[in-house]
Amino acid sequence: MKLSTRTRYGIRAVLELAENYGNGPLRLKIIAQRQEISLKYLEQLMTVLRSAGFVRSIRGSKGGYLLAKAPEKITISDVFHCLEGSVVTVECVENESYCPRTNDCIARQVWTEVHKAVMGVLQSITLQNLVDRAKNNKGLSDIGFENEKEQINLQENGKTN
Amino acid sequence: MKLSTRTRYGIRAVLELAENYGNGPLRLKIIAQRQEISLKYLEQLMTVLRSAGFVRSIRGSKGGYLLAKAPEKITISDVFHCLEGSVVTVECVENESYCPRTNDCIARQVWTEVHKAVMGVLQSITLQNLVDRAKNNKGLSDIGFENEKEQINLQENGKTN
DNA sequence: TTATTTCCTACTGTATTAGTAGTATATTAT
DNA sequence: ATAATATACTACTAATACAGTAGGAAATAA
Repeated sequence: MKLSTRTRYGIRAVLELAENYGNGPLRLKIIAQRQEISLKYLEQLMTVLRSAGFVRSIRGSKGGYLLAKAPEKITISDVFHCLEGSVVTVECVENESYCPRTNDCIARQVWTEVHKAVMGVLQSITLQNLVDRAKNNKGLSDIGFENEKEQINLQENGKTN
Repeated sequence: MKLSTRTRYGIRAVLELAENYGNGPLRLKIIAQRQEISLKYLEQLMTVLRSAGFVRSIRGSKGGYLLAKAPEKITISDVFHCLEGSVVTVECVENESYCPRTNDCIARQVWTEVHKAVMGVLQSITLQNLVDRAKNNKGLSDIGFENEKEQINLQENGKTN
């Protein structure tokens, strides 16, 4: 059950934009270099995010990309759905008519729970949350993850929109 | 992020064995019919589960497959790992040396949390748990999913383009 | 011996992924 | 006006994984 590079790259790119929020457009070339992503590939991903309304672009010299909303208004779930399509590990979880035995299928219950668990995590984290974590990490150097759990718990309310 | 049919079929097959636990071997032909899975394909999946020690087989006439352990000793996580390879949504979650920026990468923290959440669900459910649920469901006929649906609806805010 | 069932190996069409490539269009600076 | 820069759009492609199919060998029971 691997995640596509689309989603991984996309989230890293959007995170760059979040860190740059308020400072005007950021060129994809810079993001591509910093994140070691193919520029041309990145362009394609950004197009998707743009038509979904999460980022906007400015063309031409001195152009680039910006977040279209404040970083606290965009969850990882938003970006994920946009690029990965769906968390749906199994079709029947969201589409009940997909399989005739939906009601009896105990396996489906498992996938439903997995689905909920993943959604719970993705929806609880905003871009702003991650930017904040990044700042804290820098402060702590690479001592690491000590207060990770506390931070996560604080974010349990997330889900603005 | 879709689940392969390998894992889905495998779990359904193993669930059949769990329901049949204590009653001798069950033929793949029966499982294939009941679960609408290609027999030949199912054979391959069972081979994997067999060499991992979760099921054992009896060849020849009156042969078939049995669980190699009690259903309460096998978790969904066990079967999942055996067939899907890994929950690892992203390589760097389990393999720290995969990427040089592991320590600084905030995106990685997200995938780590997703990973933990999924593992938590999969590890908490045994085959016996599911057999028990199936019995309860039969008692309730198909009344039983009321709460389930409500919970799913709460999560439908999708922005899926 | 015959019917049944698992075991083993190899092959294959389809779809997706992760890009690459080229060109067009918009914007800024000179 | 022109050059430089950056996004926008379209098309193509190599590699891989997925989801089977196919055929026969070996074991077992009746």
